[in-house]
Amino acid sequence: MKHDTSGKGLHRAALARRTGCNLETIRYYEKIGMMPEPPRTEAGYRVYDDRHVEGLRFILRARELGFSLDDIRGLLALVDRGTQTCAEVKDRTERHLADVREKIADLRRIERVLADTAAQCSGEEVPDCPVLEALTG
Amino acid sequence: MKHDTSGKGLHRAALARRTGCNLETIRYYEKIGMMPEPPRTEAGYRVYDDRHVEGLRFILRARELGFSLDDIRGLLALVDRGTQTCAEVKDRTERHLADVREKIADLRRIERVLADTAAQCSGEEVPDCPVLEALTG
DNA sequence: GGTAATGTCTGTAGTAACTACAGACTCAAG
DNA sequence: CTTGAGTCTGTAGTTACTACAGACATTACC
Repeated sequence: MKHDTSGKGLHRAALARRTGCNLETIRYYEKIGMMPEPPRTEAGYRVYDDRHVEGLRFILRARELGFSLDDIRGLLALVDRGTQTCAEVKDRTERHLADVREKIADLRRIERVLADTAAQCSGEEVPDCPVLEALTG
Repeated sequence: MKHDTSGKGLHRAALARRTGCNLETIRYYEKIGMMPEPPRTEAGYRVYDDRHVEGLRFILRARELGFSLDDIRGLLALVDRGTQTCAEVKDRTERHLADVREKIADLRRIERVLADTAAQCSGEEVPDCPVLEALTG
């Protein structure tokens, strides 16, 4: 195993360990253009540096917050364009926030239905299960 | 357009209209074994009846409640086995309910982070956007 | 009765966001 | 010098659909 604690010259597995990202996902992100193609060794091994670590961390954090890869592409494009984009970033974030709140509302509704029907269920061996009846309509 | 209001002899589009299901999804459910293969006309057209309508409605309602197709397959198998399954149905429902609650908790956490960072954002043309900084770490 | 417009059939490919191989190289250690 | 781990490529599988293309069937209208 080569240098891993140093900031320079990470191979794919080292980058994966550093970021907590799955090994194959790194290659996938490169393929779909989310990450820049890193330089290669003579044998063709990818060599990553700190900027790749940061870039990947950005993507992973945004994914954790539920941004789609397409959203993140947009965010990254804004970052690349530099400043005077704060309003746009805020706008995107707020739109995404609205999405998240909608999903929460949907899940709450689902939660209520599930909890209600399960509560009606005795758990005993009754031929007509209230849950199934609720589903059958 | 043939009988659609009658209870018997629905073609695929009619079943789709009856249930609100997408046309192609019906064929998909048949292909993956979620729905029984219906009889056919001489020309090979599928002909559905009321039991298909009910079965499909069951699937769609369970999907709306966030059950996976695999979950639903399990539920349907229980239904087919007949009675004395109420405890199992309840159990599955409660496990699913726990999943839903976990998802809600995750989304709430995401919501908090998004709302917090967006709130810090002035929306003005500041070079360092707090949202991006939060993402960059 | 003829023709145009639907409807249905099949199989396949595309979507999101990965994940998991297989088979060939390369590299470092014992 | 061999073995084991790491890396390379491309491709296929996952979930739950959705959307064609091209061929046949049926219906509607004149």
